[in-house]
Amino acid sequence: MEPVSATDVAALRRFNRYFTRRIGVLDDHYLGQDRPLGEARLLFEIARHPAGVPLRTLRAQLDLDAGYLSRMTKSLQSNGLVRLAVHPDDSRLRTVELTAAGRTEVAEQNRRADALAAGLIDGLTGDQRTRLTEAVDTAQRLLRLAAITVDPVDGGSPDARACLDAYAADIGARFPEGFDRAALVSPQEVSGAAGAFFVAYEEGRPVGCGALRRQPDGVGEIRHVWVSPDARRLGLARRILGALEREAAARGLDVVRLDTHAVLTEAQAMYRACGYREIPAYDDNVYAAFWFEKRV
Amino acid sequence: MEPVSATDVAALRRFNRYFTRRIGVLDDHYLGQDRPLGEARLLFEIARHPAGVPLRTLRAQLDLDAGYLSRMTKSLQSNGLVRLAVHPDDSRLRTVELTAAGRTEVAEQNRRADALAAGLIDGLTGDQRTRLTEAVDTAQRLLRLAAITVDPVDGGSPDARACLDAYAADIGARFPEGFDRAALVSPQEVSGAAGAFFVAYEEGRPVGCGALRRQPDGVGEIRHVWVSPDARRLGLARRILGALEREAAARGLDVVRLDTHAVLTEAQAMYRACGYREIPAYDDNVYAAFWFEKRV
DNA sequence: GGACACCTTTGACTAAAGTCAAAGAAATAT
DNA sequence: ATATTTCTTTGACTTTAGTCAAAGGTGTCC
Repeated sequence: MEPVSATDVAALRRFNRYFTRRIGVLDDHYLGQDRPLGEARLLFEIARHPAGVPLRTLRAQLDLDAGYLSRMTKSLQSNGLVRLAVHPDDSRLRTVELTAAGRTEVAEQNRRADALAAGLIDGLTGDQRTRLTEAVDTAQRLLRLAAITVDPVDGGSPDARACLDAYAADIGARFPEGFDRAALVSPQEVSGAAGAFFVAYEEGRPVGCGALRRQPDGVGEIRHVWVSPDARRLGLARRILGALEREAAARGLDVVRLDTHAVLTEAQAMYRACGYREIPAYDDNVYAAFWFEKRV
Repeated sequence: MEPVSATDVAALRRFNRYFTRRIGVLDDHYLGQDRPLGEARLLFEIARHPAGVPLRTLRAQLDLDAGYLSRMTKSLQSNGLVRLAVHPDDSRLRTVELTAAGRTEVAEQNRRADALAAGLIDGLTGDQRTRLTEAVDTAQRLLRLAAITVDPVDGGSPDARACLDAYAADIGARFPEGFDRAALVSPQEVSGAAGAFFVAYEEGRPVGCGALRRQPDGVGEIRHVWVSPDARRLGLARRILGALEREAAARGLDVVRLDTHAVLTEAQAMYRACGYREIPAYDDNVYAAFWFEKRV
């Protein structure tokens, strides 16, 4: 990994100072209105879970002390904004959800936040606003990508299985012929000397995966490169691919191959852009329409 | 002004949430270390003024209560980080400056903040970091521009005079032949029916100006369009120009003219891009090399 | 020279934010 | 069935943040 240049660090810090001063502060202080900031934040977090959320989840998400959370919740409850209930599956847990009054208050706060954000940019022309939106979207995508790690995990681990389940459901919906889970790699094929399995994590949550499998002829096969829908367009597939290629090289596999389905046109374009060459069919995978190869 | 689209508002709020959670919070909480956040912020603000700064300036900049500020300053002083002194010109004022220990602590905090920022982006490739830097710079420029207002002021007001002083010094340094302040418009020429003067304000500070003067032949002349060096590349000159053109139109001046110096090539390009046509000399201004006109 | 305004300090508060530990109820492990 | 763990509540704090008003020293204006 290249060292980070001082210019980039300075730009990020400069932006951070400006942005938090201009916007972050506003957001926080105006919004709570007569409610303490902590309670306002808690209320917002509760609102993100429409069906009711256990206190322990809130505690983890907001990183709060149990006693502190308990008191703030009670305060919201006594204001009639939230309702507490015992968790149906585990009576140790309490779940909390918004009342109608709570929903009204959150909606009102959202309205105010929208007005605040609109006020921040209403001096710009439509074109300038579009450029601002593009710039913040780009920045957010890159910051998210930077926060994602791609780690080797056991092919049988729950995270790996969860990714493959999501992958199977995803392509099953996209392939006209559906998808049979029997075509997935088995945990043994991607463990130990036989291969490797990588999972991409964003803030602890698996958001993508990729498998490498050693083939009998001493070539590495890349399979199941997948990115969760909410982590797409970040450049994550390339990162996963890069990790798999480095792993192959480290195992002395000089060449990697993969196949892809006819409908996955973006994937095909990505493989080409990453230096893969189309080759003749090397297997009889019923889902494959294109076969690629790269020397790593 | 066009209404702000919900898409743009949503993008800004989405970014704000993500950014403050990922970065703002980090910055604040990690950085202060064992020092309360308020004191850490105060220390940073003091560090921005190397020669010592009056308390009243800090109070204005950080929007603090006088008593609160006094106590925090005393706390920093008792920790040996700052030194208090009576202001040389006004004994009512106290100035505060960092001690060597204070400078060490600020440097250490800066080092930590740099490391934090570097850690946030070290997973990106050099190209991705460059794109991130460009995106945050663009966002910051547009947010600054959005926060700037262009207001009509009296041509003789202190802000107008300050802008013209800065303008004269600026072009005096750029014109090979220097600049004689006698060529500036007089306050009467840009007041009342005779003309108008606009000042651009960023957070209360004048950062640009422009004058409109009615000429004997019923044409408006635009003069002294200037933007402070630290507010350039935001698109502010165009905004000032637009304000002057609208003012001219409102006064029934259908045509505006201006002249410009040979060395101000960016200005010439801007006038052309804003719809100005080059015309023959309409005056004998010794500093002018090009003359432009636009129907408004 | 006197009235008035300005700036800082100090005392006396309040509210919010956050911490820690004990206790009680419920689930899980052995 | 018992011990252990998990989760929430409650009590008893501390620290930080912030406000208000009185008081005292200095400048400024007339």
